Amino acid sequence: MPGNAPERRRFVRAGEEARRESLIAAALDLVAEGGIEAATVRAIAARAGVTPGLIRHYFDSKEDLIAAAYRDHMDRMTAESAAVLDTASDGPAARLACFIHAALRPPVVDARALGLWSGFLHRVQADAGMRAVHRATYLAFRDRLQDLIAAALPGTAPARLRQLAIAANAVIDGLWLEGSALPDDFAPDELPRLGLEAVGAILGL
Amino acid sequence: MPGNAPERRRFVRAGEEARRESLIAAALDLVAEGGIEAATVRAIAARAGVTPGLIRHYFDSKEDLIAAAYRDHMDRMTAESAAVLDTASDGPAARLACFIHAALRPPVVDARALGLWSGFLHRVQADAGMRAVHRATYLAFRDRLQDLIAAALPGTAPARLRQLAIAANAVIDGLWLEGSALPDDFAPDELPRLGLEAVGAILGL
DNA sequence: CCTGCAATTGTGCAAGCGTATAATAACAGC
DNA sequence: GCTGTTATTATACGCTTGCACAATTGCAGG
Repeated sequence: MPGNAPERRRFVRAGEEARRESLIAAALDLVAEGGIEAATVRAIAARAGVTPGLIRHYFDSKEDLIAAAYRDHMDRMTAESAAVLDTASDGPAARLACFIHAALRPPVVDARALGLWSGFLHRVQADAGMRAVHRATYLAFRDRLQDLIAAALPGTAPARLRQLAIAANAVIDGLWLEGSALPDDFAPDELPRLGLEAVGAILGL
Repeated sequence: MPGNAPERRRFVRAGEEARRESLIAAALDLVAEGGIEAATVRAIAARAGVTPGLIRHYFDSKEDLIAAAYRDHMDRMTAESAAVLDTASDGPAARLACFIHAALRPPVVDARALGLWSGFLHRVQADAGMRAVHRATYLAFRDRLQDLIAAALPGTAPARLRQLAIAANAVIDGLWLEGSALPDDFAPDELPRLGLEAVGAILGL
């Protein structure tokens, strides 16, 4: 056998957008599974099927990739909660119920979503840009909820609507937290039912 | 000046218990502030005012210290929520209100508590022992809440009590989450008031 | 006072981290 | 097909990490 050549690794060139997305997806997977500490450049590259150096070709730094991944994730969450309303039924109360039901069911209630949320939390608190993204996403969800409540309870004062939205959002967040952290402690469909009932009681419906 | 001696660092011997506690406190501080990634052996030792080697004298590994710190934190949380009830008033509804109020006020609602919770989350999900501690602490809180609800609503069926406790706990968790993550978006005392009102509505009080 | 124990320090190491940069190979355009 | 561009790989560097271990020193008991 001849003195074998160094045998460089084969690869295919991907479009910029596709590569960026695959790197972001890999980073999100790793953060969800093992926290931010698991998302090293080597691990991200390995999961995306490329070598570590490529990350620096698409992102200025690892921090830049992490921030992009967070933005991508939050955008997806916002879009998802909005999409539910497009397919929803016509009555105000039914739309509200549909919205709540969707928020308390996979893939929203899921260990992966919880892992992402907690994995990013410290960076979000430390980085002003990421904190702004977090705040915007949270308030967008709550405002959507407030609009639905306003439609179901016409004639309610704005200040009161805000309180109701905060409380209803708390029910959803809390059930989301419990269900995602201890998935085996709740029967299937138990969380949506409890959520609908609790929000109904809060709103007096 | 003479050839100065290597000048080894002065120290005082501390009792085993005190040293362990100071190391645990340092680890908790760091996790709360910067996530688990900030709690390195060197950083923990520096904050505790000792050198890194000492950690291995009190703990088998860094992982062992982290687990001990988590257990310590959770024990403290459980004890704190129990302590509120000892000083509480006599009526069942008043005791419940006092319990809820305490859970939605500093130091429970606090960026530090949220930081600790999210910092430990992945380890909790990955390590069976830590997961058991988490589950026990969560269920202890919810059971206490359920007992208070049972006292306020005598004659309620156990299955129904469980549902009410889950919903009430969700309100508390959700408001805790919102208030800790976005402390500037809520007026002082707004969260306790909303929590009391929402739980009251859910229980029909 | 001094002697022994062990709590504490100091040093060093292998592995992994993010990053910089040169070498290479895939693919588009001619 | 050839050629130029650049996406991708490969290698290396300085730094940090958790951990092991020997040296030191505070302190209690005789």
